[in-house]
Amino acid sequence: MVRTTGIDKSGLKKGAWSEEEDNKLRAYVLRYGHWNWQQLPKFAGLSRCGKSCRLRWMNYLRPGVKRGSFSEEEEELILKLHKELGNRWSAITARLPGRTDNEVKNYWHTHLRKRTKQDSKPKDKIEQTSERSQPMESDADQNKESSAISIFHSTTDQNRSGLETEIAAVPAADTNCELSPLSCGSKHFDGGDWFGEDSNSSVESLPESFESFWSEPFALDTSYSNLKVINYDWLPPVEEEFTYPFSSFLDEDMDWFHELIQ
DNA sequence: AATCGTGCCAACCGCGGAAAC
DNA sequence: GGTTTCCGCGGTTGGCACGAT
Repeated sequence: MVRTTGIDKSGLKKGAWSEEEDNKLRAYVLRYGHWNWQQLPKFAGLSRCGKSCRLRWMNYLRPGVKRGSFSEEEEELILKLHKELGNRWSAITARLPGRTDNEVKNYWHTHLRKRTKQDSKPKDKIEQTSERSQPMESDADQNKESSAISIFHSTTDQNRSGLETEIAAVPAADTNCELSPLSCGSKHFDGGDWFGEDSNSSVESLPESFESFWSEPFALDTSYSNLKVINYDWLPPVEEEFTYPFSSFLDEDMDWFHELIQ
């Protein structure tokens, strides 16, 4: 089920994600958002390509992702929408709060496609096979349900419950914003004010200045307010190799700019 | 107990579109 | 207006789990 981890030509890891990597990515995106998926892994201390990080976040780590088996209502909706929209999984997923396109796509191919074929069979044949088409009641599925529910398995129960409460407040239709603090309205932000801040800020020094960190450059992003913002107490300890995106940016690539503002 | 076949799903890959330059 | 960069989408694959033989 899980691909074995390997290293590609460019030295980037491939395959299954470890819990440590999950924690790093989750903590990073919850703190800084995904301002640039290509660059993000570098700043988050991950040896992954941006695409892989994005996929992992979208399909697994993103707050509000619903895991576990599909309800009958969801199944019916998928069938109905697939009839209307075809293989436009993202469009279908937009109508299924908490589900990911990958999950819906997989579910279609493994469960529902058979059903559509059965539906096109003569009625007596459908009845003959209908007993087997109630997969969700099996022990295996019930186990999956219970084991897969926890998307924050690495957190403490106390903190997890706090975050889950917050997640419950997320509007279901808010799929475009990907529930990330910085994703909406931040894509083309003007980072000007950022450079006025302490350009050598490290993550370790963030908590004190965190309020202004959020409120200034991304003030336009109101879409996230419904989440009551993240409970930062919950966040895993910040890894040392985390870097503050734009301070590192300044340090490594913007020497000229550094000189300019001094 | 060993082997084989199938189901399932996380992750990868390639492409197209949008935005930035 | 052309080129580059980035993102998102949909198709496909890899490999584990599990049942059948």
